[in-house]
Amino acid sequence: MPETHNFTALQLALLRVLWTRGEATVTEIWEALHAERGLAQTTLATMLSRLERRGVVGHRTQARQFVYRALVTEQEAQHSMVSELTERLFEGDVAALVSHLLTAQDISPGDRERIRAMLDATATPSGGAD
Amino acid sequence: MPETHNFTALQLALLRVLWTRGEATVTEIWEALHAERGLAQTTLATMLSRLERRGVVGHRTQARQFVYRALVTEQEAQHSMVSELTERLFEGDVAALVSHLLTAQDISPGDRERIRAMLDATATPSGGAD
DNA sequence: CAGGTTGAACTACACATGTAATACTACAAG
DNA sequence: CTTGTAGTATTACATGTGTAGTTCAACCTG
Repeated sequence: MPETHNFTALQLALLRVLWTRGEATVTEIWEALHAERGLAQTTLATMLSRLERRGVVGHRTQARQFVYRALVTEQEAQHSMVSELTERLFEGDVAALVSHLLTAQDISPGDRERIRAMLDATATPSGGAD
Repeated sequence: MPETHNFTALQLALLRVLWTRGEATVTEIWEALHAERGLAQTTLATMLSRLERRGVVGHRTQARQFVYRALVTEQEAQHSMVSELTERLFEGDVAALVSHLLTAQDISPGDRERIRAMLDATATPSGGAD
């Protein structure tokens, strides 16, 4: 299992469609994406086969049409990509990443509140399992 | 001005040397990196010229040797890369990213405490200064 | 059965990256 | 002035990505 996926924006766009729908044909993916990205179906098909070669997606054949599905979960992708970034940019210091997020301009007071709530929700359980 | 830098691990390694030292020659960068990465100096020189072509670094010539410096700050790089990732992976939802970080395995109780402290430190000031 | 349609497979190309060898240039030393 | 040396510039190549045209195979329809 590749520990570090490093998906590009396009790849994630494809994957997101698959994550959302579970399965999708090239045409369905194209329908979901061509409005924003204006790509040819062959482009998506190419991307999909490459992702399949890498073991990221798989497909079954249904009436001579490929129905793709993701072989990595969104959580896995998020985890490995966030870890990767933390490693690359902050030398593994997760708190440094959060610090950056908190001091950056692009976080709203609402976000800050949500984060505080999450911190409370996931607080060190005084008798936690795991 | 390129809004979105998307630096690779190697590029960040180079940049980190420049950020740390302010300026550095190819040889100095090589000395700083070859232990962990075992790259040839020409490799680094190539990377540096490419980064220069992209406007990421610049150089002055000193005794026929190039002394490179970064043209983007670490904060800029962090900001654009984190934004990029947030956009790509969490559709811009910063809180979702933090949520992911908090629920992931790779955060220690210490990190959680540090984050809480930062949250307090940067809390919406009820009338406070910036 | 022949042709159209559909959808995958193959081919193609430009650009970025990682990697480095080799070529070139210019200064320093003799 | 010749040559060694240091250091940049040029060239090279594999891989991945974005992008898509073209080809091929098979099914449907008349």
